[in-house]
Amino acid sequence: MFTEDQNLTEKQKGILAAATELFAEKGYAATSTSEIARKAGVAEGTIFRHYKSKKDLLLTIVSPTMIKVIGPTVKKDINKVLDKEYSTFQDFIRAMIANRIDFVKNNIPLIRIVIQELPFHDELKKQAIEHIGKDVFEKLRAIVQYFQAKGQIIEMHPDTIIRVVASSVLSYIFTSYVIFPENEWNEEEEIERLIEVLSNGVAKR
Amino acid sequence: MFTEDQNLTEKQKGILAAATELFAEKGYAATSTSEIARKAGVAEGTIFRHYKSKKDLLLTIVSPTMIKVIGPTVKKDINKVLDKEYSTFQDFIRAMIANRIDFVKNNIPLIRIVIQELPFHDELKKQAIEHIGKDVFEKLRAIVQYFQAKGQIIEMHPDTIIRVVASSVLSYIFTSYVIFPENEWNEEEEIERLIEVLSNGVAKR
Amino acid sequence: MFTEDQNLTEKQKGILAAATELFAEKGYAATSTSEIARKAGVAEGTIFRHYKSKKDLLLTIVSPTMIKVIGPTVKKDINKVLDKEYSTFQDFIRAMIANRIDFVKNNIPLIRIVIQELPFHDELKKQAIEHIGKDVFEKLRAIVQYFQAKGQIIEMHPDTIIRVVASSVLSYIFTSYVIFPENEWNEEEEIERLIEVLSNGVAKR
Amino acid sequence: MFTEDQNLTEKQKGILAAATELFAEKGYAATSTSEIARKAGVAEGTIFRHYKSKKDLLLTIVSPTMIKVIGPTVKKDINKVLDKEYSTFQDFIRAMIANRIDFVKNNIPLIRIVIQELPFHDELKKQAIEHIGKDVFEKLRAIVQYFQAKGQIIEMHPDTIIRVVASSVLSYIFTSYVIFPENEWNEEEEIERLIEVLSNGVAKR
DNA sequence: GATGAATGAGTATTCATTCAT
DNA sequence: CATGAATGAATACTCATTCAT
Repeated sequence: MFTEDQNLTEKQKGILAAATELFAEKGYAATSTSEIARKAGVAEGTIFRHYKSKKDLLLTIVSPTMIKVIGPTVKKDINKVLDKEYSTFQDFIRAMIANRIDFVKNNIPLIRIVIQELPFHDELKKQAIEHIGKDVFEKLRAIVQYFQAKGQIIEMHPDTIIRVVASSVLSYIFTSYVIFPENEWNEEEEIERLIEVLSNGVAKR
Repeated sequence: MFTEDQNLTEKQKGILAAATELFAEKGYAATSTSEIARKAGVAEGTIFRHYKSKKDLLLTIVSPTMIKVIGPTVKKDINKVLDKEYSTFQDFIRAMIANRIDFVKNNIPLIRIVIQELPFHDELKKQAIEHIGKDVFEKLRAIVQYFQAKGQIIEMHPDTIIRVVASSVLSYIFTSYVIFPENEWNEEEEIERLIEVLSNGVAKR
Repeated sequence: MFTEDQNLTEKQKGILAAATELFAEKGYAATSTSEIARKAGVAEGTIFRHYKSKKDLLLTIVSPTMIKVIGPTVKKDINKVLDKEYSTFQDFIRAMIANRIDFVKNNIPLIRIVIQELPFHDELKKQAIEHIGKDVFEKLRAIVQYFQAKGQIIEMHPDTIIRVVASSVLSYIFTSYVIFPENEWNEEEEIERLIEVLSNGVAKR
Repeated sequence: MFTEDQNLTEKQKGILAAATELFAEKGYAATSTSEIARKAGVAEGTIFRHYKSKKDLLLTIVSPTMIKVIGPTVKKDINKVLDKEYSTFQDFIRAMIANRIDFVKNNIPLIRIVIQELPFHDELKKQAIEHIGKDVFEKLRAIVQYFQAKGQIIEMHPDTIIRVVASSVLSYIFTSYVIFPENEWNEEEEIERLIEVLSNGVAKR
């Protein structure tokens, strides 16, 4: 995660890695800076040379996730839709799911931290609402309307459709990868079923 | 919440109420016992006369919720199904949602605490898996199979159906009442739409 | 100093005594709370149970000095003047000096702290100005005018007279008892000489 | 202050200037080396390249003041007296005051530091006693005796006269320029009054 | 049963100082 | 020479917990 970033010293990378792991494992408030220092193999003072407070450290870890990673990938997706790369709504959802699973798999600790700490830090809340709430939601609305226009999905208020589909997909992914990562599901098959249920419902005809 | 319980002194109720509120608001680790004492209007020592540690206090607050409240209501629901009180799967889901919304509305702080602290306390995790994982899941499976036998819902593996429906319903409720409680939705209408999507999917026919 | 105060526990008295001594000896900023605790024979946490911060401890030590001790004694003196207890300006100064020497002798550490810390703490400055600046200065002016009216002292602006006399007296006392307390002066004789110089000057006639 | 000194690099001058200002403003113990570095616009390490410790920096700032400045000017004054440049004791005091005011005005921060830190650093105390105590006091004694021989001032023990006059003059200057520098006094007039009181006392004849 | 003073280990943060670059 | 990253001891302050009253 942080190993790629160029202008960071080895120590800084170690601090970020250690802090990420510990915050995810025990929670922000229950993690002490001395613990982070020990795990990162640096002196406690070194942490504060780079991050002016424990909170600053948290924000440094979390902000890029929300800003750089969530935003752009959703943007890419919508462009692909508009470029007719996905001809059906199902294809779009499938791609979204695959894309999200990839992201989640590679960032489980980070996501855990975000979920845990979001309610307690107003700065994070603000960022989340700004980056996800507005940007992403609007784009998803455009996509839904696009497929409604093509006659592929029902004429329901786009926001309702987004809420149902997104909450299903996200909670599906979270339960699979973040909450019960030890379980072994047959991934592809399960995804297809989820898509089928979302497409055709559970009612028999 | 705790006012009903009989064999609790006024002080104990006050401590539980104060702790619940503070844990929900700031998180378990970030709440100090002195804060709880102040809010409850008791001396610091009084807390430890009743609960041998801060963690004990947390477990006292959270356990009854999971044990007493989640289990029984699901049992009641399944009995109602078997008593043919709900003749369609939609009716069942509708009843479940109403029931859960009621519970959630009345226990937002408690639910917040459970969600926040579950990952960090193995005792809680164990309890959760035991009480919800096994008991509830089995009963839901029975219900799905019942409606499948009646030819109302598709012949998919019951667990998949449960996962999709339950995660949709729960995340729907959580986003509505726990995460964005300030938003004003048209409750009944939204629920009907959710049920419709779950029943018939989003695909146009 | 603090042994008299009734509603203070033994520990509190110990903390105040230790802090007073250390602040006087090494200065406020250079004294650590752990040092105070060690010297007072209490746990470090105990200090903060009684004084919410190190600064609070400083103010607790210093405020009573300025409020309770400086004000009242000057008031007493002026009453004695008005009651004609001192028939000459010299008598008045002599009484003032004796009185101040008594106070200074019994409160050397406290006075040291006040002198040292006054410039760095605005709360102290404010208090000092309020209690000494206004109250005391006004009363001294009244006294000077009283003796001017009696034709005992020259017709110079009272404030100038106060400044010269007071600064002479105070710096005399300070150099004798606070700055060079080890020196042995012939107290009474020296005081008489100071009074003589202030009365008649150093010029030979 | 330090700009004149030749064999000092720009950085060194900056460090001394910054440290002087900060020590005067917040006190030695409450000033951090990082603060000094920031204010001086140098790296933290640079300070320690030139001054082996924070205390060394303090001594570097303070010592020259006492050694170079106090000593020589008093010597000059006494020579002027002996050269009959001042024919009366009043003239001598007037010149002394003017001279001291000049010095004080141009070195307020330095004087503040000396006053504040003197009691806490034995090295400084020693220097002060050596340079002022012995050298200066002796010279002043000679001057007093000179004017006594000329029959201008009373036949009191010279040390008493010095104490009274010096403490009056110094505390007068300090209160005017160091402690309440914001006040606007009518300088010349006030000085004349001080001299008059010192010469003829406050008693009416 | 309730209190709240007392504790001492622990907290985040700052500090003066060192040293490789 | 100058830098600034790194250190680890020290700092003011908080915490959960104990216990005599």
